[in-house]
Amino acid sequence: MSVKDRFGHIPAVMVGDKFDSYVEMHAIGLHNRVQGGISGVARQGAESIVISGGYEDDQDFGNEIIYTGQGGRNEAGKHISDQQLKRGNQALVVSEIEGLPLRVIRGADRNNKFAPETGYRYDGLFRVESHWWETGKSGFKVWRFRLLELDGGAVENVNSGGPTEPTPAGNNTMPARVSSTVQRIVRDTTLARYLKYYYDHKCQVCGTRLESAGGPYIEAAHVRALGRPHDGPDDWGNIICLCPNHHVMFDLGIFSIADDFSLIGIDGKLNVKNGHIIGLEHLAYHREHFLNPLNKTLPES
Amino acid sequence: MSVKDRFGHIPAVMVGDKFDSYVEMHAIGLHNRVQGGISGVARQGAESIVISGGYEDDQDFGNEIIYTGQGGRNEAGKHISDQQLKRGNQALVVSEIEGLPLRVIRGADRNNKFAPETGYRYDGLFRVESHWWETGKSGFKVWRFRLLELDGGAVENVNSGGPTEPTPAGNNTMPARVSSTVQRIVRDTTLARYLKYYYDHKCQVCGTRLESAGGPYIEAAHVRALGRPHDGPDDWGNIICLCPNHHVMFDLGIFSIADDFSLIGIDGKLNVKNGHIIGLEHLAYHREHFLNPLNKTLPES
DNA sequence: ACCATCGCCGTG
DNA sequence: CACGGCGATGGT
Repeated sequence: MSVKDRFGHIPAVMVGDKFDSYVEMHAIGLHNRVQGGISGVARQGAESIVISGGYEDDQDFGNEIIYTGQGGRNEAGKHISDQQLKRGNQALVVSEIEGLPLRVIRGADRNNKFAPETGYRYDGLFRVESHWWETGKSGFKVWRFRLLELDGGAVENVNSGGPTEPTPAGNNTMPARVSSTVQRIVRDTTLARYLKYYYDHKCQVCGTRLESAGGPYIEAAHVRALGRPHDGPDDWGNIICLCPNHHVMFDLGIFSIADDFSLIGIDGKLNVKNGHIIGLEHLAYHREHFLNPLNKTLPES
Repeated sequence: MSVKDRFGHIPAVMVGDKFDSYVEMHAIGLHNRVQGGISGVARQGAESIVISGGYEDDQDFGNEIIYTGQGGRNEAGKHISDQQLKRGNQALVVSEIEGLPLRVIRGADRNNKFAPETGYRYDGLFRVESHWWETGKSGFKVWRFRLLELDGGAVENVNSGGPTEPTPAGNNTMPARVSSTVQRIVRDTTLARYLKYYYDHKCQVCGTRLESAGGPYIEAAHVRALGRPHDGPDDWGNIICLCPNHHVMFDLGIFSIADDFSLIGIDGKLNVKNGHIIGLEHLAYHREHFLNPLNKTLPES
């Protein structure tokens, strides 16, 4: 992927920067549309949106936004048909599935206390947490997206209902609940994204490819984990493509991989394509530190 | 589960509270050991640890701790055998798998700048992010655990190597990298934990049970999502037990569930045990809002 | 009933 | 301050 990445921050544009018009944002590369709220490519993901009060159903909570998809309206802005899961809507689903960062730009809107008074303002990166559809008052279907702000831990404070439970201990025994029992926070690199396409979004262990309406889902896994103390590199030779089940199994050491790519712990062999050179030293590291040792004590039940 | 929960904050104990001795922490229920760094039950999870410099291999970075397991040492504290994955060590693995919060207490240690000068201090809740084993200088095996602080978004700032990349945009196109391509942040409720045991850690769709050395892995999924705008309840009738693959598929609307528990979108039927009363209104909500509609546009490849 | 434990308080 | 013995508690 020598193509430069459309996703994430734009050089020289700071969070909070203001703009007068769409064309200005288009010229600088912040929002690649002269008209239209969603900028993106259907099967590759969305890179930016503008929220400017065009849809009454939108809800803005600052670090959390409920955003409405595009389409299904006539020139007068009236809903006359179901919104389809294509173009910008599908792009947002792909962004959710691939974990891509989404630039959010707020336009002036008197009814939104988070909007600027005039013009447009770049408000930083969000992620698409989920999508669903609703049948509006018009009787037609609309797509909706829940966006959560990245960075600064704002995501942690997005709770259902009332104000966030205070951090200090005192009353209850569990930490404040978040919106889901399991949160998959995917922060994708360009590299990981390319790997997924390279393997056609199929698990290198079992070939599974999870097909959603928005596109296929698969996960990129580091062989030698990034960060302390493993300090694995974030490069081509250190990532493999796994379905969620095998990703969990790999991280928990239920199986590992031999130098000839046969699997240890479970039957099978890792499917490795020609151009994908996996670092054998990383495989060795995983075997030496993560594979369940023979002296393990198995739980009784 | 009428048993009171050992996990999470302790009533009346605030983060930062100080104590003079183990017996004091034991009396108040903060750390259920008179001697011993890890408090927990092997197959049920660990609820608290004390880090006080007893192990030289421990590394403390404030919101990130590399903690060493127990065992394999003689009375003089010398390593004389491999550490086994049982007792406290297995309890920490279960806490990782189940996503349980871990109370962290720091004891005085001149070599640790995050430790209190004297006595012990309750430093709040962490999660067990991963575990692995190393062969120490003694030639014997030790278990290690990576702990990340919960709350306040401190976790977001834990990067490998140098200082955290500044939040404002400017140079690169991707958000700051975190330690893993996929982060599973599991915040478990007592309810969800009980459900997992109720179904013997088996997926209600495919019966899969992922067996790690520390114990089985499964995920609890909300049928109607918590939080805005769905506002599903966090109760027994709104959670089901799914393997990671089917959890992703359910959240993405690849399949849904009919009132007779037959699956829509894929073949099969949800296995529902007698005592588990699932709210049919929640199933209906999922079908009405998340199941991929028929007018979906499938990706070409 | 046994056993293991990142403590604790004496001595030197 | 290092070392050794004492010691209770809860998991196994």
